[in-house]
Amino acid sequence: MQQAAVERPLRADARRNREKVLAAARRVFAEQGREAQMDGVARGADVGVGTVYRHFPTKDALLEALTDEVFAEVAAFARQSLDQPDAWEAFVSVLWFGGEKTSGDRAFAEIMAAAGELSRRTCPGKEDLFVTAGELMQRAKADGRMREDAMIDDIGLLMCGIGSASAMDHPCPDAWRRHLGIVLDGLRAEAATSALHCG
Amino acid sequence: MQQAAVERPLRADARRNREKVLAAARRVFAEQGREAQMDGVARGADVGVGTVYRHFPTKDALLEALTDEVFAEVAAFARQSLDQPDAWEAFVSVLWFGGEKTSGDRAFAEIMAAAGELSRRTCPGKEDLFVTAGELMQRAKADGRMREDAMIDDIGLLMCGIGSASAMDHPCPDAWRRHLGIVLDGLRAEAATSALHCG
Amino acid sequence: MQQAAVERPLRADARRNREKVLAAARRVFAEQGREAQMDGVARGADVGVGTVYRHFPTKDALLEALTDEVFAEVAAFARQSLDQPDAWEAFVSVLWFGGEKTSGDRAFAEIMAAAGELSRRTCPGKEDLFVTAGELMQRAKADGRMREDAMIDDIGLLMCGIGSASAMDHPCPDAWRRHLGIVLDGLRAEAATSALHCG
Amino acid sequence: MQQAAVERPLRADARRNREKVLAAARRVFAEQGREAQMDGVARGADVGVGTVYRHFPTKDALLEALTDEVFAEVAAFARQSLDQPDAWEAFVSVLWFGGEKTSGDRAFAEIMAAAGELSRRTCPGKEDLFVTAGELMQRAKADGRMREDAMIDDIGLLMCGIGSASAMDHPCPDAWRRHLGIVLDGLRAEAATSALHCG
DNA sequence: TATGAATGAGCATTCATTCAT
DNA sequence: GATGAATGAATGCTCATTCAT
Repeated sequence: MQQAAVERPLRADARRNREKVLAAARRVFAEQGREAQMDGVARGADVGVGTVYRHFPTKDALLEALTDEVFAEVAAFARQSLDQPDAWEAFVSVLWFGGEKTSGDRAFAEIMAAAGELSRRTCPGKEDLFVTAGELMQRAKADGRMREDAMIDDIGLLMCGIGSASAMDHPCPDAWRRHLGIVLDGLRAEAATSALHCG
Repeated sequence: MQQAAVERPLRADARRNREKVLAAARRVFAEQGREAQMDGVARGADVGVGTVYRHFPTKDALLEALTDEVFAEVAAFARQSLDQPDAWEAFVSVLWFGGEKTSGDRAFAEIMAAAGELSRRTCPGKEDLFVTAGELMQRAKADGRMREDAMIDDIGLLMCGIGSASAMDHPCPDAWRRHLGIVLDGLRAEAATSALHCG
Repeated sequence: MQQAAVERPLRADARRNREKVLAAARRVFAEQGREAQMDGVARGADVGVGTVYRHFPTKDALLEALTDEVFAEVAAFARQSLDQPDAWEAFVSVLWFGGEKTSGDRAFAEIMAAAGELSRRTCPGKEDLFVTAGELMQRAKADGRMREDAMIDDIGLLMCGIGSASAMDHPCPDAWRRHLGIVLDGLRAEAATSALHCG
Repeated sequence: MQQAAVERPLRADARRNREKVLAAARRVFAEQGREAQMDGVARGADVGVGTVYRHFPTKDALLEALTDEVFAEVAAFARQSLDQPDAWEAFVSVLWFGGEKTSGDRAFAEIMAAAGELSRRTCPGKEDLFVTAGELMQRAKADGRMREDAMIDDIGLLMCGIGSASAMDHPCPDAWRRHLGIVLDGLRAEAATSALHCG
């Protein structure tokens, strides 16, 4: 905390710019996917490319930051949900929250779908979410609300569908809500008709 | 007629080449995703790039052909399944078949996840699958086995998760089977806890 | 040789282009130094950049090829000089030949002066020259014409001066000839006033 | 007068900073050559880039200052050597001194080798050295110790070899001493076998 | 005056597509 | 028809220099 206080002084405007860049990047990558160009991000942030690179040394680093941020946000939500008495409902609300955050984000969907490069180790937000949501899952299972054979890692596959929803030509707006509804129903304890295997 | 006569011998060659190209493209794009290069496909087919372009005017066209082929294959399977008396089981087997075909195909996953460019109109295989699988769904609903609010379009979102599974660092091999298991359970009539809305 | 014959057919024009690129590169880099741009080389060769890159995967590779070529040319000259009865005169003529080839070549001078990256191992032409010119030096020493303590490696330092001559504001045109004259006199057996040490 | 009074205290700081920058620049450019970056110099001087630019308006200006400094130092040494009775030995000692100063300095070598931009007019240190060393040469020639056809401008070519020595893969450490030894022997009156021409 | 964040022209390199052989 | 060399627009990234704080 002291450290942070010492670091801050020189960044009054820099921090503002960093935020501008992040915001623009979020927007641009969400719209155009990972193929969006750094110049476009800079333009969107009303900033020179150099500034983008000052804050994020690499396009990949920027994408990573963006992704991590999303995970972190959801993780924070999940952490708060730990207080709720009904673990299953808490878990459900976390997924809905995550859906709101990620639906319509092309880059996020693409990263989820094809990268796999962001393991829990490199992505603190993901690690955090996995730990916290994992805890909720344990409790929900203990309460007999969630199927025993579900794993935290399964959630990623499902979130992938959410992110892609907007890109697919589904007749319903917010199709991701339908997808999530189906999966949540499939995760209930009563829904399990046969065991999920591993390997 | 003369033309036809002249064409036929060449077609023998050409058709063989077209197959070589398609096979190589399938392999290369499945491994490396949409970013794989046309030169790589050519090399994989042991053919010049020009030949690739003779058969597919564009990288996108090739990708589309590849995708359509997958859909067509699954559609063909689905069509045969129409004979089965148990529509729900038929539907389920179609999805498992589709999973086998698409899991581990990076390009397919990426296309599913982010493109949306391939609507039912441009992609006959997809149209075919939608019609046929849609029919199975109707019957399964009529039999009281599938939830009434499910739509054929929902299936795409779910296939997306299947394609991505291999790229994500899930601890289980063939994680897609777990994903599909959950979704199928969520699609059962008994699983529905609340209605899926459209818009 | 057979191999070469098999390789050739497809390159009729390609070889011509490769030569055009090399020639342009020689010209452009000689004039502007290593900082000259690949686009400039392409323009100079009246060719697209892609063509330059088809023949030389990297700017460094191109520069290396250029450098090696110079060494190879001088080495070839040296090899012919092996026949001459007077080894000292042969050696002297090799250096004059090398001077003609390298004086005024900015890039070559810069590479000689600052790189050191091109060791004898990576640069066959250099290796060749070192071996052949080394042989001439041995003989010249045996004939009592060259100082005993000279080494083949010393020659590089001297060629560096030659390359730079044109860039320095020396009042005499072809100042490199003066430089070479001095050094050659310093290499004669009679000139040695004190031993050159190594380490 | 007020101004002067105000300036002096600031100059103390400024002068110190200027020295820090120069020292860092010397170090950084010597190690990395002209390609070293201004940011690197600033970091090395523990100073902001802006400060570097306050003292040197341009990278080239800084490089020039650095180069001039070297020349000035050698010139100062040369000036002291004017007192020595043996002009040839004095000249020789100046070159050895110059060698010590410049060997291993990548940037200096590169500047000598390829720039030519620093003529005697723009670079007072060089002018000074040329005048003083020129005087020594005159005397040495008069004493019959140095070849009559040598010119002060020839010395630059030779110093170039010295600077490059460290970058070239010569088996001997301090190879520049060998180079200088050879050239000095070549500059002696007795060594001249044929006249050096000018133009 | 010092600082270091911002700028953006500049450059090496890639790759889908075309076309002469 | 097949080939693969040629093309050149596009893109990520660097770094000298400027300027608000």
